[in-house]
Amino acid sequence: MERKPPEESTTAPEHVALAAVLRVRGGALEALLWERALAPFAGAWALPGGLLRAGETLEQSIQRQLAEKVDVRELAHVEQLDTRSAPDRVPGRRQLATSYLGLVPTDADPGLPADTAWHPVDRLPPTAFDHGEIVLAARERLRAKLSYSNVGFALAPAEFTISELREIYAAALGHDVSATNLQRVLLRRDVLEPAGGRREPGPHGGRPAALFRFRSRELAITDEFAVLRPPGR
Amino acid sequence: MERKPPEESTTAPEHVALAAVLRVRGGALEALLWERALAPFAGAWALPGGLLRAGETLEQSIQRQLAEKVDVRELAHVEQLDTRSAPDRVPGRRQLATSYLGLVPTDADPGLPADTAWHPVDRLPPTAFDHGEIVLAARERLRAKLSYSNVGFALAPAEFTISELREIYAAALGHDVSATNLQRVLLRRDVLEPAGGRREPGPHGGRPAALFRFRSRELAITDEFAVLRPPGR
DNA sequence: GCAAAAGTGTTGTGTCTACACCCATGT
DNA sequence: ACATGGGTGTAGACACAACACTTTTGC
Repeated sequence: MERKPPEESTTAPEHVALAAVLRVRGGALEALLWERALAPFAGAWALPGGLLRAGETLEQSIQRQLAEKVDVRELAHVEQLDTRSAPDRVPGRRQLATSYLGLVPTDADPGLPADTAWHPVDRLPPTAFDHGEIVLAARERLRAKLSYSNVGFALAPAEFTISELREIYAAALGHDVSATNLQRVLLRRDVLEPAGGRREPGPHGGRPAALFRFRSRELAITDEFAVLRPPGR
Repeated sequence: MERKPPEESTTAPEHVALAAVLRVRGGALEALLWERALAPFAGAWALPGGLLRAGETLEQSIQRQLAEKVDVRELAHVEQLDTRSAPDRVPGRRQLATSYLGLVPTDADPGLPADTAWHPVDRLPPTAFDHGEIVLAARERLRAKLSYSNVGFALAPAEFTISELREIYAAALGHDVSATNLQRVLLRRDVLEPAGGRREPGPHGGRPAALFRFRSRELAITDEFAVLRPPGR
């Protein structure tokens, strides 16, 4: 019945690296997916990724595989999520998957292969394997980190107005965000700095907006868990 | 030169599950380690764990392997940390490792095999492979979660006084903790509830302490990241 | 009464939300 | 002048740390 001989109890499993690559576009958080042509799950949408090779780390592997889909220079941040190991997660094979979260800034627009497209995370098409769950886990990780770190840098362009940043945060968090408070929180934490320039008003006037940039483009925790912290300053 | 034929680029790697099992004892945070008898790293201390079997998940695997070291019923909480994949992390083999954090309450005292012992995380003996790093990563995860979740339940006995809980938190966090504020934070968040009983004073008197318990023994996030939360309550 | 240990009252500080108000531009 | 959009001022809510003080016990 089986296409392969029964596995021994210590047979090494296949291992793939997968990435949920997210960006904000048109007020929505989107994930990069490709449409499977072959069974299983033909016609369903899957995460980019593939088998780990002998000499590489998982991190290198996912970077290599993503290079086939997007210009990797566009990837502003990549971090590991988790490793899934349910024996039946891939029909007919024993395959572990380590998932990654990848983030692309709004101003990058990489050309994509024909079978690959961005899909709003709110309305995912039918997904292959456990890839839908992974996308949702990636969104949760992103939402949490937006609150206590500077990850926003990985979604935003190099320079932006507070309004533009507000839209990015609102799309990623899934709820409205006040520009007033966003500005104050990020400035108080020294996450943003003025970039010096200004954006010209639109056709209906309005005060020109100041441009800001993220002070660092490396992930940093900006809101140490304040509770039960060491005594005396 | 090599003992094995050169690996093909898609050879499946071995995969092990490892656990950093932590507890608080004698005012210190300790990790469970076993002493290796054989090369490589003979005499060095390693984390419990071992190869993933065909039909099991990583979660089941680590539970099975830990059962050989401790009574698994003592394990109050287990969660995945990360997966390490450096090609040279195990000399002579290609081996990935998914690490877990395990927590044992202070009142459990499982019998241990002869080669296995608890070691203070502050003064680890020489460790094998990347296991030292994993123990430190487990400590960081624990410290963060103590601030924003109810994980304390997994380190504390079923019932305890606030002083006893204070010692546990202080040992795990690595700094002094005020009993006054600990009580208020955990009661305000509805993490603790009075257990009804009292502890009799010691030989030198003192007011008897009330006993408390954790309201739940399942992990729960108690301090949602408050910043940038949805508007209007 | 006195020491020891537990627990409460209270004050101050910092961070956040909400909202009123002021500013700079186009028509 | 007025509409449009950007930005600041300010007040209130809340959570926390620190510390003084009260309570309950043994001796």
